[in-house]
Amino acid sequence: MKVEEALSVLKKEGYKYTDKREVMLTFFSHENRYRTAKDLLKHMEPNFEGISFDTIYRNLHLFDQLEILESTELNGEKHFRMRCDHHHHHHFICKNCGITKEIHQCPMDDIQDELKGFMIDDHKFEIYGMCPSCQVEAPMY
Amino acid sequence: MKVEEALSVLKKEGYKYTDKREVMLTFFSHENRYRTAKDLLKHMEPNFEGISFDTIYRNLHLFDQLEILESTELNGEKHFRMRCDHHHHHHFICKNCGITKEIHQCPMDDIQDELKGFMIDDHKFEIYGMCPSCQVEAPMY
DNA sequence: TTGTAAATAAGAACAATTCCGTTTTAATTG
DNA sequence: CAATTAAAACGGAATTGTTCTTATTTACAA
Repeated sequence: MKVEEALSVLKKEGYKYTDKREVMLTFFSHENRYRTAKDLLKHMEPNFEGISFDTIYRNLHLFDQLEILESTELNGEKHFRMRCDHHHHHHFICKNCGITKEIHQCPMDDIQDELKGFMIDDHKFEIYGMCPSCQVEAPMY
Repeated sequence: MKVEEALSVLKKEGYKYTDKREVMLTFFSHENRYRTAKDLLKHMEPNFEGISFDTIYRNLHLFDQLEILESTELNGEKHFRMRCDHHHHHHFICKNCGITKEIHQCPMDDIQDELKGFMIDDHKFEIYGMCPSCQVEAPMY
């Protein structure tokens, strides 16, 4: 998803434009990987001295809820990335840098009768490891 | 995994037998679902007044590391359950009570070429929702 | 231009988890 | 059986990630 598109989602839903929001969205749009609230804070601080945790978290959750970002939990810390807007898929995630690679295959396709009577409202399929370039830079972690 | 089996793993690995450890393991062996550190603490307190967080967490991690328990992260809180010792599988997890149902199908089986060059060391496939009995007791959550 | 709902700051509060110095205890050894 | 010792547990403080609260500021519609 592009920044302009995200901004128009905000506008359409009645949320206000702020320069902080634009910078946040730009940050994510430039990265093809999962980043934490702390990463975002570090990126914001030079430009917005004294920006509060609250602003960071409130907006991350807003973006997540508006499906501008997608999120996952890794080592007890929430990670966010710009939502991929093409069809449903999953991710390989590099434990080192957070970069992702799409997996165009969903295990739910093959699950029908196994869960009769169970109400399904979500699922998670993620593969963890190290991407090629991190294997070079940091052979062990 | 049974309690006796878990205790023998401990012994084999050179860890000591303590009554607290036995009670912890018995707790998990009686439950077919994911429980939190807090759940375990609540269960321990009546019998072991003043038991410390440290004891709970240290042992949970020890058991996890010895593959006596398996763990997953749900809403920012680690959850543990006795490890299923038959062949590799995944779980449906009830968001309400933590009960699990095995899914005997692993999406990794169909992934070969997609991740050439990526080092894979883990994966997670979980389905979330509500089990039949929770649907009756608590139609909405 | 002004009113108001939304956004933010600043820091307190919170919840889950880990750390640390000390004491106790299970299992080993003399 | 006593002495030893390494592991385990205690008790509470510290840390980390996140949320809440109150007051203040700001975007933007009327």
